[in-house]
Amino acid sequence: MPATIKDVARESGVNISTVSRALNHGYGVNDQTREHVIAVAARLNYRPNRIARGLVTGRSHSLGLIVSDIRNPFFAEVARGAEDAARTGNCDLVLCNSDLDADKQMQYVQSLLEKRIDGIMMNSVSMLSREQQTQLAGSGVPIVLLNRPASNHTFSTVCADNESGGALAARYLLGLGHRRIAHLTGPRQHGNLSDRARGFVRALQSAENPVQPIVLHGKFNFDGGAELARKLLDAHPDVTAIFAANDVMAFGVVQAALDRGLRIPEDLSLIGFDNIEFSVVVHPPLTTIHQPKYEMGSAAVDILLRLARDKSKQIPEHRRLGVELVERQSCQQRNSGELRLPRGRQSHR
Amino acid sequence: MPATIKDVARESGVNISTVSRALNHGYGVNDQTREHVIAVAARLNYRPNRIARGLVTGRSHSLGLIVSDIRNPFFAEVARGAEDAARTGNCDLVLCNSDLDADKQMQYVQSLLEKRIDGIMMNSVSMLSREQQTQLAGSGVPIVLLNRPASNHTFSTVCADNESGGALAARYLLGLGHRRIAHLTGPRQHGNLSDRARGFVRALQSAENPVQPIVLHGKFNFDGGAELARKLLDAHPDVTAIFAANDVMAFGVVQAALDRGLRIPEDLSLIGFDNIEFSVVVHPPLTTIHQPKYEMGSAAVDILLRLARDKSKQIPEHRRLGVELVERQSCQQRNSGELRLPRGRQSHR
DNA sequence: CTCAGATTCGCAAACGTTTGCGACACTTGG
DNA sequence: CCAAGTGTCGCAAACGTTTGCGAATCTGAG
Repeated sequence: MPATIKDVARESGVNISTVSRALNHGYGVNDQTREHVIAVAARLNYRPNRIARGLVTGRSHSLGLIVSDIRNPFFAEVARGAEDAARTGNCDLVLCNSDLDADKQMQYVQSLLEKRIDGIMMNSVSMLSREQQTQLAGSGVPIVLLNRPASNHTFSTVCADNESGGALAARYLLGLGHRRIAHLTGPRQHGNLSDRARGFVRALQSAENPVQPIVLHGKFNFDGGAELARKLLDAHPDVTAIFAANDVMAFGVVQAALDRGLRIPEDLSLIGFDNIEFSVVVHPPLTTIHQPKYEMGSAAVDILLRLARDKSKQIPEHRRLGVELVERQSCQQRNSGELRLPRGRQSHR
Repeated sequence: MPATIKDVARESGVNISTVSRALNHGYGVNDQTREHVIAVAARLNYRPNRIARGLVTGRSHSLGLIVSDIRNPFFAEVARGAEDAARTGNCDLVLCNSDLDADKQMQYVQSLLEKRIDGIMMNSVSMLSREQQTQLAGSGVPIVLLNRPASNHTFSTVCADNESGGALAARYLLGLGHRRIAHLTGPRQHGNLSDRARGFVRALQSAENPVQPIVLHGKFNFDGGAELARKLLDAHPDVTAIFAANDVMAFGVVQAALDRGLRIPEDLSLIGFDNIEFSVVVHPPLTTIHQPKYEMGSAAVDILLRLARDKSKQIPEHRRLGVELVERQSCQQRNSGELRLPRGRQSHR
């Protein structure tokens, strides 16, 4: 139905190859005929068939993004960053939701490969079997892993600097005068979360007056945060500050604190991680470590586009993105905190 | 690099057309050779090039989704529903963020058309010029409008039943015994919001003891909700229940109420609209009208797939999806409410 | 005027499929 | 044994581009 390059060629009295050259680079075609061809193409409302072009050029000008669930605000932000970058790179983005299911993930990859996608971004590859991973690596298409630390893999990675994020939180709480500090986090196996924990603990321990935080592991969702907070407040009612491994856990902490009549930040300072959109609207607005989600998406696309440009050098690239502290209203100076606590407890390691 | 159909043909000693038939429908090819071809294809790890196939079949097996911003949880949910449905329909989804910019929107449409996409879903077409709209309609590709009421357009639509949603909220508040009721909503031009308002007002007026609500118009975001609530509470401190046109506005109302020391639901009942994910985690958990966002996405894809299936009958389809009340903790029975109010005020229309 | 070089453009192959049509062999009913 | 039908498969065109190569024309210096 739509006009093809043949129509334009016939209508403007030249060969289709001339039309192609005139419309694309314009090199090797007379200025006059080029303008004429362009005019005719505009008049016929000609739109090049990109999939026909893709057949011969071998590039589809689309990128795949496989996330666990786009409803997760984190991935929505990543997706937005990726989409904007893809668009400026003249590509479009096909979206896949894997639900962290390994088979589903591989099916998506296969489907994307069949479309000869130019590159794939995915947020997790951990649960893939060894065989699946090598299959992925041998597929020939550039792949960048989101939110995964650099490794010796054949894949590129984009990751926030979780460790310095943890350190940032630690120094902030220390600066506010807190000494009885806890960290609520997810399972030990979780790479990013344990990086945050490591950065946090090390910064506390290497302070001039070293502090040994209480670290509790649990589920890293809303309920997990609430549950860990209850457990913590039962065992250590004297803690004055909590660092939650992510904002959603922090919301759970708010819930648990509220249930006990504890006010935030008056009775308990709280700092999260991620800076998801709703941490500003929740009450009190949450102080947190901002993770550059948007930038992760755009950085991943940048890598993919570079890799797609020169097929020759396919060396993986690893980018670690900086994080920053966003100060809102869930933390408070603890001037008198030390005085109220018995000395013996403070030196407790 | 990857194996092509020719490789399979050569390797299995048959013609490429036989390979194609064997791998696709299997009709017209001997069982024995078919199995042989399939085995060879599997051995060579053959993956059909879908873009080559698309060239001849004319179908790309991908659908376009243009939303204003995927970071909006509403659209993330819609996108998820659309993606799931697309996947079961053997299509994939390309994601576009328009920021409600008309030009950007048209650029995306053009880009999608160049890829010979099978159908397009978009969430707003209101700001497009008349010319752009006819251009859209004449593009030949099925289009379904998200969250737009049915109209005489040439486009299909999918929309929640906003009017009965408003009525649902009204009957619920009446049932709780409220008589001094307000509705905070967006600008009058906004179709969906005015539908909600109409349903709400009509249900209140047609009750056995008719009630005339206070209706205030403003911005339909967090700040707008807070601002309208302040204005309302200044002018009508006796209101006992508020229906906010969407959940985000409701969050603004919570904020404003908190600032005045009003407790929800003890002092003020509050009901929202949308049932966004965070209405359950906010405090208090928000009673709201659930909008079938996921279903909107999947319904849109259903329409598109049907329209793409038989190109002959391209009559637009309009679906209105049911809403339902989700009862949480932001509303409360108002037994004594009527008794405390002077009679004169109640009959005020 | 001539001829080399540059410019402009057409021809045709190629990308990897699908599919209508015809060739051929095999079955089957008369 | 023959004709018609059926099953199986190959041939080649088509989808709409891009691009290497060569032909034709033009330019300008000698």
